[in-house]
Amino acid sequence: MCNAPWLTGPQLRAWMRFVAVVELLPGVLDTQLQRDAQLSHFEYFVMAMLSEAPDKTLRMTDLADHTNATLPRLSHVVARLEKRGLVARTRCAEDRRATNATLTESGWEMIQASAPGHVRNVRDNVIDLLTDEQVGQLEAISEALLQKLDPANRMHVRGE
Amino acid sequence: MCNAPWLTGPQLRAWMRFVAVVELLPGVLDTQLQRDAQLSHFEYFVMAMLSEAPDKTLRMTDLADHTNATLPRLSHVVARLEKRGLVARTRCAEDRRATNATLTESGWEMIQASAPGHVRNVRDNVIDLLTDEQVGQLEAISEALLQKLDPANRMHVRGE
DNA sequence: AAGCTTTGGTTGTTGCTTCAACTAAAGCTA
DNA sequence: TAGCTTTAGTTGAAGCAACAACCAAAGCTT
Repeated sequence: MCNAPWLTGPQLRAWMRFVAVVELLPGVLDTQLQRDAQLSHFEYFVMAMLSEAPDKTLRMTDLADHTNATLPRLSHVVARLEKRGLVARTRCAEDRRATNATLTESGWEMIQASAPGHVRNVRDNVIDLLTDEQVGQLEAISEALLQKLDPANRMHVRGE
Repeated sequence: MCNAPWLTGPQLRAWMRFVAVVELLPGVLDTQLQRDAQLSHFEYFVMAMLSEAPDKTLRMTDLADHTNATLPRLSHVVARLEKRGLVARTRCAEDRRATNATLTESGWEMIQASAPGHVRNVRDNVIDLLTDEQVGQLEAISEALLQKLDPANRMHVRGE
């Protein structure tokens, strides 16, 4: 297709398959959550991050980091979740520029209720399709990619 | 490979990292192509599929399969590309319901010109971060996932 | 303390994706 | 050949994301 530095055969095969997976997977995650909880995967992820935070509360900036969202995107999403009563926003006392987002009781129940189905979906479409060895390989590969894609470790994915 | 409701430690670590990669990678691909060619990754992919087809022409339905797009999505995208003179649409003679999309000379030049930068980007952010062994593992893992994500092999990713 | 800069967040506009009609050509059935 | 169904594709409306402009509180600098 060109005279430039292209990929070798094995590299090209790996890339074509991998990029197909990256294209297809978000749809699979979104579809199940939309059907079962009327939540996009991103909304679910936002609420999941809040559910693991102390007091189920995070400042918008921190939450944006955890979810790899821009602040405008997060602001809109949290506004929608707030309208549905799943999250509450409160002005931060120490720094009155800041806003805290808190998972409400209702939001907590929503996450609790939808987690099993989501995990089932992740198993069915990813984890259970791989051997234990491949799961380990996938972790190492993802770890290597994240050092470039997310050098500051914004998504806080190291160490649970 | 058990059937438990939650994920085991290693599975959870692998999933968290992998989902972060899936979230971050599209942005990296889009940003470079947008900057260098005013093309989204999807638009690039559409044109790349056309460039490899006989006569650089594909029916809309086939093109939709190759790119995992819905027909409406593809129709809109091709309309935009046509407006920019990169793709041309013509009625199919044998089946007058059908539309053929053809990569124009200008579109061909655009792909030729942007391919090296795109490949460079893929190398920098994915391939060159992995060992040859990991590239092989990634292919096998992606292949396993695609059998579930794309059972009909719509994205025609087999066999180079 | 006045004035500039930085930080934290929200709002509005534009563009793309999805979903739901809708048109038109084929194909089938009687 | 009339009438129904399926297939191919387009179009329009609605919703979410990216970007830019904006406001307000903090923090510096003098």
